[in-house]
Amino acid sequence: MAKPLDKGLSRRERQIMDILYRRGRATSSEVLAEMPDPPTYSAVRAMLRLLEEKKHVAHEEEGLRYVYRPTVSREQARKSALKHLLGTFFDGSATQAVAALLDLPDANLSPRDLDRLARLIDQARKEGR
Amino acid sequence: MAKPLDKGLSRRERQIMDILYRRGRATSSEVLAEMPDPPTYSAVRAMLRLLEEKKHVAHEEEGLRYVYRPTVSREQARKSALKHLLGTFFDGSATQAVAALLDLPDANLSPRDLDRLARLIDQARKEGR
DNA sequence: TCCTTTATGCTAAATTTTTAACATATCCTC
DNA sequence: GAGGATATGTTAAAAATTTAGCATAAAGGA
Repeated sequence: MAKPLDKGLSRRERQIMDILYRRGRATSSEVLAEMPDPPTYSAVRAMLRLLEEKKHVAHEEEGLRYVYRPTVSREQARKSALKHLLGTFFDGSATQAVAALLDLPDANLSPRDLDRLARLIDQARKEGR
Repeated sequence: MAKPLDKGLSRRERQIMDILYRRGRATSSEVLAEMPDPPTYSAVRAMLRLLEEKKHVAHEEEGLRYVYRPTVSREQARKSALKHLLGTFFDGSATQAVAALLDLPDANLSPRDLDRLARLIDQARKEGR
């Protein structure tokens, strides 16, 4: 029913997928430009082809070059990632996760953001009644 | 200054680290028991030894067997994971991430949880004034 | 005590991942 | 229309990961 494809990606493959999710879509050179420990251009292309074979990405031709994007929507991937994160680091507790987000220095929450969050929670309270 | 060790873990290594973070500590057999696509016991032990060599885990002898745990604290690992998640899937926006958590079905937020979150946000507002 | 069970240590092999290198096609500019 | 820049296709080799298998030690029960 689900995808028995998902045996897990290799280190490089995951790096590439992360870049694609961050940017939405990208050419081989763009991916290369953002890789840590950048490998060769050739290596990146080869891996993109592999990822395509495994159905993790798809490409469109745009003029001469290929533009790749993940096949699974960002939203769906987000959900999986969140679930996994909750399970691994927060005992499955979304509350704990939100708490951690609130004092993550890099979160950089402005007063306006906090207002918005407060509203979101109010809304959830009403809906979840 | 930081750790130049972190070139990234392989697929299996990451699976193992995830399990260790989920459980806090575990023996080889316990790790094995939770592995997807379970490899052999021998393979798990070998990888734990590798991870130890790379300083990602440490072990204590407990009677006859070794109990492994991550060397980086769960809290610190959490933060890295959150940062990475924000960057990859939420354009760096903690607000977006919280919003996603709020309507994640698996989050299972009770009214009490929501109250608690509302309080956390109030608090953040005061502090961040 | 002896045997079974449950551990770890270690090494070499199998497999997968990652890379390099060469071949070919298109576009653009002079 | 020739040359250069920028693409992709493909294959085989190199490197890294993952695995199996054998050797050994400690603990516990018959």
